[in-house]
Amino acid sequence: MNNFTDELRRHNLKATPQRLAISSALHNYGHVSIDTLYEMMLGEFASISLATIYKNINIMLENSYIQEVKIPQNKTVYELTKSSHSHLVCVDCKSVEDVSVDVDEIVNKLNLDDTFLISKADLVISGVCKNCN
Amino acid sequence: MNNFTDELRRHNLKATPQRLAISSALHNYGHVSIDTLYEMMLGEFASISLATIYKNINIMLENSYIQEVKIPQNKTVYELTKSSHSHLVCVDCKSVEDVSVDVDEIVNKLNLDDTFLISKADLVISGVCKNCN
DNA sequence: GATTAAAGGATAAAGATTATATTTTAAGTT
DNA sequence: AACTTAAAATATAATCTTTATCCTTTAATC
Repeated sequence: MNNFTDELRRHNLKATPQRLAISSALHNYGHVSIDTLYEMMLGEFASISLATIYKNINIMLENSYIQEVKIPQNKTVYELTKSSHSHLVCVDCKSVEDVSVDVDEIVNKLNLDDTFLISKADLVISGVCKNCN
Repeated sequence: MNNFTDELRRHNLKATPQRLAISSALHNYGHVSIDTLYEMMLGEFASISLATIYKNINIMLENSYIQEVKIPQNKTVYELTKSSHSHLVCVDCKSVEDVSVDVDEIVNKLNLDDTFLISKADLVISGVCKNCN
């Protein structure tokens, strides 16, 4: 069961119908850009405002309910917050998928001889997915 | 000696004064956003057009003379193309510095049991730099 | 030095994001 | 269950950001 209502409230976000729909869209499609999200939402809320999308994406980011993923040469996509992982991006079809990589292991080696206090590490791997070759 | 003229031509780019200045700016400052680059350039070319900055950044990217670095929560910066490396970004002062990380090592492990053909891997490490803590 | 395709500059156009004002509503309270 | 209120949604304007267009200038070749 996906109780997005509770999950939203846990992040200090009111559970509005629009936010529940955004949650479902991110859950079902994994990684979605602002404009495809807007298109999706228009199906369910014919009169939704694009400003609503932006405002919600921004507050959801602030409250760590979602995460942004910046894609090389392409639009930023958003995903529901989950345990640490990296991303595979197809340069052909632009699809994004999660992949488990032990980034911490590599990053921790650096930390030893460095005064930089690491908080996170974002790894985006580009290439051609199995459907595109 | 920094012969940006030859380096530009090697990438099929005409060596104009504006492009030489962009080259110097990236070389001297390492990582620069569009608008700070524009401000820098205005010092040298009082009447330079912002469109010139954009057009040059785009063609320099296409010809791999420069690389983009997408920063979490912040503006994209650009750097001269050099050997593979990762980036440290300070969430406080926003400074960006290069760091040598053996990303290939980790990424190659994935390649084995995956049909995804990897072409590159971008790693951006966020945290607080030594000047900011 | 002459030729020409490419680049620069000025500005308009298009796209993306944020701000403002008003209406609506989720969530807590009575 | 209706009442209250701060927050959210909507519509739209305003503000960036980026690209396109048109005309002028120039780097590179001969």
